[in-house]
Amino acid sequence: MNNREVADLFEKIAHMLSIRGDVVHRVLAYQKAAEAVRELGRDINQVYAEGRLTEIAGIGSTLADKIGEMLTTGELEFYERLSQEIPPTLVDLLRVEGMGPKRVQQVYETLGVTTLAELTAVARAGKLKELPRMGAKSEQRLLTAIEALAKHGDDRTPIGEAWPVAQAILAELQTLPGVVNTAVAGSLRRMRETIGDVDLLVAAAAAEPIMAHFCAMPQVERINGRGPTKSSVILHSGLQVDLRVLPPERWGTLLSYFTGSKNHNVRLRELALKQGLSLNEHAFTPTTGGDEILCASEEAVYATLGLPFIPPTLREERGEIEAALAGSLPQLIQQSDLISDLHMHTTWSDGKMSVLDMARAAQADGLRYIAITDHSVSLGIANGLSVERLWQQAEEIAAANAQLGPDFRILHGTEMEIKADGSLDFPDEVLAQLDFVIASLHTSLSQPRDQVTGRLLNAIYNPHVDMIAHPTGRLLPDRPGADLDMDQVLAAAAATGVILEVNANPSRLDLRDSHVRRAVELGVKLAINTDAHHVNHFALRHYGVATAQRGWATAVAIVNTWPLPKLLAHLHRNRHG
DNA sequence: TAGTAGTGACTAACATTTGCCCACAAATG
Repeated sequence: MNNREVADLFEKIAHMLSIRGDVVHRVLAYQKAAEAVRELGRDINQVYAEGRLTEIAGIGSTLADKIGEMLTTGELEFYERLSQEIPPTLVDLLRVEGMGPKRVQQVYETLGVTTLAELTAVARAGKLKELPRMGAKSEQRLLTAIEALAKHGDDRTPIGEAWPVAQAILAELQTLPGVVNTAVAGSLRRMRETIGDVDLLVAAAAAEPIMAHFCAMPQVERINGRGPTKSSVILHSGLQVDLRVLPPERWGTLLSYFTGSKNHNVRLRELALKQGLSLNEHAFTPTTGGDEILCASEEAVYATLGLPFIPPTLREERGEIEAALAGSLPQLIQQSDLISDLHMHTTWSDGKMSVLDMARAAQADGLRYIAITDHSVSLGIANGLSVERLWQQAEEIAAANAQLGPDFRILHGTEMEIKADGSLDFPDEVLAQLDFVIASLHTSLSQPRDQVTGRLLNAIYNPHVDMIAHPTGRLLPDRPGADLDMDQVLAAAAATGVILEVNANPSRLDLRDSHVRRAVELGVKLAINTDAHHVNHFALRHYGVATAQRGWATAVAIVNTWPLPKLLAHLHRNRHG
């Protein structure tokens, strides 16, 4: 079993325990363990083999034993026993909006409902409204929610889809009279790779006219809830958008609360309580009574707790509170630090623009150098370049460099296929003549772990390879990518100086945040590149920056901050050392 | 269940809004 499978099973158990009505701490323990394993950044099998499972925060001896059982037998007796009591299909019912653990337990015990189909049937038959604390309205609401689930599912939305939607709505709200401030909050502000719903905030003295406008927007399909300060709607696309409106003098606590994460908030509120303050989205309030402390900025919220400002991309309760207390928060990489983009395509392969178009757009974007890295011959579907065409392209790039002058430089590179048998698409003598060599997996991603990892390691140890692009080859939200042994890949990259990419395309974000964090710890060099196929794709760079930030990356780790001579020296040293 | 203190017991997560039924469950970060 891999990390995801172990995490999924723990999460399922947590849900089953909550339906059974177990004490909240046991449920939380399984949830926390699921999250820890999912975000580990290391192969759980490897950690188990080293006998170091209990070193993971949230894994004690009991859960370590359960992980060991799963990894060695592929099964878990505890889960099998629990399944006798709580049918695992009941977990599906929790996906229906309005169905929580208590109601799932209720319909199971009184009506024998175990599946979504059965829940639909009893609702349609009018049996739900007969239950205590249910009624005709609740029954109808649940039927609507079941339909919505069937239509749109409840999968998280890739950030690349949600971000533009949020910006458009925000731009509209910003124009309304009385609006002082607006912001995106929630997981979208923390720049998670996928988001559950869009959270928007508005600072205004009067909330009602803003709520009215928000709920009447043409893209709204239905209204989930509408109160004096908070509304929730579902768009035709199925995306849920929540809006919260509060007066401007409470902006800091509001923004802090609504940005989360939930676990980060819990920690902040614990810290507040230790200082005799209760913290909510409105203000700090002394627990002994007394005047509220209002915060108009997030800086003021953290300062009240005696902390430096913690950037939203770090607010995942992954050690950021401890680092803030110790004064050791990382100086996160910023987009303005980047002066290069080392992965892009042109009309020579599957790009949409010429070499010169890409270069001029990059220069206008504030960059000082780029690498043109079209596909290699084996990727026929992308019109990959033969060696002959590669040398023709070299002439065009030389001409473009002459035209652009000394303030900008185009490196001639390639994005070379790592073929299914592990061999590389160009011979060493060709690679030796290129400025920048990327090796990439695009095919046979579903090979067994050893095989696909071996292909990547072979590329890393080739003395002419400078960078591995989008290492796992995943595509959000559906394609998980190669089952790489990331411990080995990161160790090899650290040993050779080969750069690993943080691909900024929101469909990739590969390496992902947790692997970036591990890479940073190991001193691996990273590059944030757009993989642009059109000049418009340069605008996607911020997703890559955010992913690097979520991995606690500083400018030191990111080669795109280096002046060109420093990069060339690094490449040269690796090729000859 | 994890963590801690010390081998079996004790403590440990915050704070709110909304809908709908009539005191509470669900959902939000």
